[in-house]
Amino acid sequence: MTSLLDNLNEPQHAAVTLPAEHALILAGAGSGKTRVLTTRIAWLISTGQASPQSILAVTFTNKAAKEMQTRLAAMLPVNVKSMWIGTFHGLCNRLLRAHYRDAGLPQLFQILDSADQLSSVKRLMKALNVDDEKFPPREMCQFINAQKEQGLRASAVEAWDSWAKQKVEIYAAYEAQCQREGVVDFAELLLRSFELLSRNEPLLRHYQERFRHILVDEFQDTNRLQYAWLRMLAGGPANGHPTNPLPAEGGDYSTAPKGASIFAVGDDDQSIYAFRGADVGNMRDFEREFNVKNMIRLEQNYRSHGNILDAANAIIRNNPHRLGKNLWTHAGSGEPIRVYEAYADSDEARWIVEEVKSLVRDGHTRAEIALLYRSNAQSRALEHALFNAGIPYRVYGGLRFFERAEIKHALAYLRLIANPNDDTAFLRVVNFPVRGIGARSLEALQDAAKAANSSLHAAITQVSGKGGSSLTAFAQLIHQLSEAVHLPLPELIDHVLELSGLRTHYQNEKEGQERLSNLDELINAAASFIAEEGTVSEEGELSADLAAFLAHASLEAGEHQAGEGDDALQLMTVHSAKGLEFNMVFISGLEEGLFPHENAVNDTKNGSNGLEEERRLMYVAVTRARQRLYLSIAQSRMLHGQTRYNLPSRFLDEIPKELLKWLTPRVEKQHFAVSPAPSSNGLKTFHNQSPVTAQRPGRPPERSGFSIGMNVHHAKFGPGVIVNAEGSGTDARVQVNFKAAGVKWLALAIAKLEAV
DNA sequence: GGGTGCACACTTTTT
DNA sequence: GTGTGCACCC
Repeated sequence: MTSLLDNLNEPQHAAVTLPAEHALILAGAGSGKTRVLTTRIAWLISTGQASPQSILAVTFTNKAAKEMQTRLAAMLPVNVKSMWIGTFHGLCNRLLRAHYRDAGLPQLFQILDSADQLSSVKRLMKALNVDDEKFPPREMCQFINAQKEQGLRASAVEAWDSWAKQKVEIYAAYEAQCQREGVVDFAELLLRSFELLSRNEPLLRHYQERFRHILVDEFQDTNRLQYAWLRMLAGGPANGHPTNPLPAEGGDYSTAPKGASIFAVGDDDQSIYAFRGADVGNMRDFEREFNVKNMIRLEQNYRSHGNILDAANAIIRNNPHRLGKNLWTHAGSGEPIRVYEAYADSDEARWIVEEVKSLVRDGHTRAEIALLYRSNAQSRALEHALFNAGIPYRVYGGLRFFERAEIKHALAYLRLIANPNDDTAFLRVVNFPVRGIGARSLEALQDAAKAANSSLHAAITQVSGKGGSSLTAFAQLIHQLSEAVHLPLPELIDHVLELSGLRTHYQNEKEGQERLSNLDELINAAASFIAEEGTVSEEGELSADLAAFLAHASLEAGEHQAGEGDDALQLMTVHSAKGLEFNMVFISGLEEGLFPHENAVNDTKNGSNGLEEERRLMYVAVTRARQRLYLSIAQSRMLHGQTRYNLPSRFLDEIPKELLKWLTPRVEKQHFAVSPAPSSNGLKTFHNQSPVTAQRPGRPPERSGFSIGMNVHHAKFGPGVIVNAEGSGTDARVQVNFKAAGVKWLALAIAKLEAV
């Protein structure tokens, strides 16, 4: 079995063969993290130290879980399915399905995705007559999720003012509504299974005795609840640490069997999800609370050339409070990093197109070229240029298969078969396709349901009066569909599409062709789902396949659109690029305000520093490249319908000059300090503004002799640089970054500005 | 009930 | 600049 360990480098080997104790593996970008994780599992099993049943491996994405399973299947002659490998949500779902009664859920409970949750909250707020100006439903969802991720039920949330009190009331009502409808949202999956185990000593003990090895991928992305969940399963240190916001009702685990060992793999430098609750602090807490003795750094990088790594290391070095890591490679330094400064976003896009064309001419495949940007809005200009040039491209991040309207409609019918009390599903299709059930009938129905404290479906019998007949017909439709539940799933779906009138509806719609083919694809998806992981559905048993498929649809939204097989240029945000790698990488829009994003620079919520997270994001972006990295800047950019003028990103300054090769002329200007950047060590650090490029004839926006990037002098404010401008003639205003006085907008007609 | 038109906002995203 | 949500009208 030594072959398993062949070709591992020294730290990798050390990590894989650690004794069964808690361990924290700091795995840098491209350092073979997944390999270590899977080899560790294979090693534990093949050396007889662990049985497949004793393994619990947790990831964040389905993709990562699947990859782990595939690799393990290739390494081990055991049935991979007997191991618990999955996402936090997937594993919690599994747990709750197995113990639905103890968890207080109906057997066929449904899972609300974010969109479902939002519409559920909206509906609730309408029913409660809450002012949605004062309490935007989106923010309410965030509030609810944040509470759940802190382990707090509505009854446990402390509220001091009336505003907070009302939010808690809405949260409580939402909890009640979900319970009545038999649905759970994503955060609920976690919290519910946490509570299930923490309140059920024998059950907890059962799982603690079973799972002896817990392996966690992307540990830096865990939130507090996920950490508490892991800690409980591992029989870790008792709850109630002063810094731990989770309720102590999880109890004392000191009586638990000698705990499982947690093998956590993560990279604090790649923590880019604090905004959605991830807490890098979990890494330090884990180290301290579990008294972790084994901490191993994987720093040898197998992905990128040296210059790229040097740039990444130099950038991330500016972040204080790191656990510390420095990537290196045997691969040689490779090419310099190319930098291009364009006048405008359209020029930037045009340059990228030309560069891509020449790369393709040189034999590079488009699929190996990635075009990264900080925010989705930037893709438009790029797509426009690519489209005009006829270059095939694929944009990540659009609607995914199970999120499409027609698919959600079909799924809503299926959900009603599984659980007619699912009001979200009910409302989605009660009048789709149109069957004459208007707002008035629904209002009456909702009143009746409220009065009877029942679901909408159950209330139909109450409103047999006017409008009632169409409702009764709908109830009959649901009933009729339910009778077909014994059919094999693909046939059942086909039946639903027919009887519901969905298929006819889209056949009659002029743009309905694609939707129709998506609905057919849904049948295919169900068929392959059953083939892959279908339950041994016993005749008559209420549709285990159906429930499993619906959970699958909620938990795994499916592929992003666009042709998988084609050789297309890859366009995506830096966030979606995490975990991927490409031979050629363009990072576009490297401008102050965009990257780092202006909203993030001063953001210090979630206990994290926004600028540092932006810098980690830049680090992630840079480390995606294997051979060649391009950085580009646009001096002016169309954003929110307005032209904005930005300075080059400070991240450019953080890359050593000798690693950069400027493709556009560049004139060194005097360096000067701008507004102090907040720094968590309490010291004020001054950011040396990057030199602005030479003015090229004719192009940069001129305003009465002033232009972006120009050094100016003001009688009162002293020296500064023009960073932004708008208007013209007598309305012309410029934004100046003054050395001493900070950033100010000045009207050219009034202010006495002198060019320096 | 569905189509049109106007305000509005707008960082990142997986489950 | 573009998508979304809501009011209004036929």
